[in-house]
Amino acid sequence: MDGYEWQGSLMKALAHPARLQILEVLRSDGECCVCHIENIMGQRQAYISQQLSRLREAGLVVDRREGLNVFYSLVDESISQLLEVTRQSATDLASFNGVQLSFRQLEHEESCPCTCPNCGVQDEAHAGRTSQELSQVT
Amino acid sequence: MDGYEWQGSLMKALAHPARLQILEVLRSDGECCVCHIENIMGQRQAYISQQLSRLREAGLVVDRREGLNVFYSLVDESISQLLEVTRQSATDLASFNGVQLSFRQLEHEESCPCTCPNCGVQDEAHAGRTSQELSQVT
DNA sequence: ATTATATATTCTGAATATTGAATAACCTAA
DNA sequence: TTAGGTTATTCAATATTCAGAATATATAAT
Repeated sequence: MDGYEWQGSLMKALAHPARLQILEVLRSDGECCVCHIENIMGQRQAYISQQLSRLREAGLVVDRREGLNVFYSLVDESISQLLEVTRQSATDLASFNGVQLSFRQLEHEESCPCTCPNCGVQDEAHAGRTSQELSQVT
Repeated sequence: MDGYEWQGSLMKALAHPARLQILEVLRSDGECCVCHIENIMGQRQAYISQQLSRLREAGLVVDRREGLNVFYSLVDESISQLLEVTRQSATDLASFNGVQLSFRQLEHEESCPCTCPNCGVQDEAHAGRTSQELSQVT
């Protein structure tokens, strides 16, 4: 199968700021439910779900249902590297053009009514992943 | 300026098989003229020029005129790494789905009538870049 | 059953991307 | 100047993507 076609499809899946930000949330917070992403990004539920659908079809994320919640995570650690390298390239190219980029890390809103294990602790400083999950990344 | 927007634009510039292949030609053969790319890829001149225009606007390539010919090259070595990593990710994801990708390396046709220094030696086995240019890559 | 919560899908018009065809612009030589 | 070779742009038809609105689905509790 044509590699350039496939590679292009992968790039297309990444070619949207909302999808990049979702992937970044999954990368930094680890597996999380839709309402968590929705809350962090401050976007409508249907919108997030649409973008997650694109990422799922592209094979970049996997989902797992647990009761009412559906948890998403990166399909593979290599996606993290892909995100890092592309972000670095974007930063370099922007800097070359005299532009400085800011990748704002949005915080979890206190008002999230979701009861999933990830969002349930949202009153704490940062309800990220466990240290075990963190060690897998590094 | 929003980093995710910028990163998305970069991905969008890469989200096309013809553009990826052009970049690959520039990466492996170094600086080359439009007719060289046109010849290798077997596409119409206007089509190549359009795609080059997109890459130029995205800041991925630079052009330099020399007489009748315009020579294009990657703006920076970091683009090479970007191509490598994204290709590897595409290969991994495809393999994960039981698909094997082939990135065919098209050869320069003998019939190129162009007289630019790069294409002028097209009757030889491979009229790539000089060893000096090659060492800069590694 | 009904209700509530979390998530997914479908439909739509607007915006943007793709690509062939035609043509314009640029440079050199005579 | 004209002619010829190389590259760029414009136009138009088609296809795709974007993002809001509405609705559908899945699960749990009552």
